[in-house]
Amino acid sequence: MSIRPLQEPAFLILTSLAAGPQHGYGIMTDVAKISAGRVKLRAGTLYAALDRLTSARLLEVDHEEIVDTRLRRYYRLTPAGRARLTSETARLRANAAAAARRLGLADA
Amino acid sequence: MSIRPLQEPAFLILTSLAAGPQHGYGIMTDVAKISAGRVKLRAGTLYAALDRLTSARLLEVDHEEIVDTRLRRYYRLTPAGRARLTSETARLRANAAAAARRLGLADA
DNA sequence: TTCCATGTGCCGATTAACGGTATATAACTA
DNA sequence: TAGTTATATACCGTTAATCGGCACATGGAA
Repeated sequence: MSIRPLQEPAFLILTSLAAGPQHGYGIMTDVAKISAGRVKLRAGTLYAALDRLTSARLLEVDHEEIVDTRLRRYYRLTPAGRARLTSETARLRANAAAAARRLGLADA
Repeated sequence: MSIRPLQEPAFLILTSLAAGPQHGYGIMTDVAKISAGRVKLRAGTLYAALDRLTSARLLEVDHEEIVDTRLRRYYRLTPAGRARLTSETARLRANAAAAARRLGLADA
């Protein structure tokens, strides 16, 4: 359980859940929306990431419901997950600012 | 040659080279500095990444020199490398902004 | 004299995402 | 009616990239 930087899919999953509990498929569509269609999570990526993030105590199962015989498992951020997303956001900002400065981009 | 998102080490290597040509060890110390000591590149990570980024035409060898019998191989960003760093920076900013908005952080 | 800085390079292990497939039902479309 | 899309979770083999350590070599500092 090292404190490695989150990859983009995991980061966006946490970001999606920062707005409130959501189930797997809902996260999938939400991530596509908040990334303007750039990131489309594959089923393998999504559910594997949910398992890993849950093991790491960044997420936990909120509740489960059955809609039309189909299971919906809702996840929510734990306090640690929220803290982690906050620090990861700071990391992205710092890296983007460092690159912007050296590239001579606006608001470096 | 997919267009996957850059990992943090690769991103910071390009960032380091955005300031001008630099050799491996110089990049290593530079990255530690611009990340405020948070990222310390291992030799394995650094030279493997330089090889990959060179194969991907994001970097190229600027020149080589011998200092005290010791080789220094300088790399520089290609135009494609600079373009890539620019788009990666935009990606980081967009992701950070999306998370900041949902976390209720300042300047979301 | 031993450690640290400088410098490049190789290699096995680990991790996480990719990409596809499986399973199932309902709704929409050609 | 047949095929595709949307909803929903799960498994699995492959690939990519970093981690972590070791090797080799020199020069200077503690």
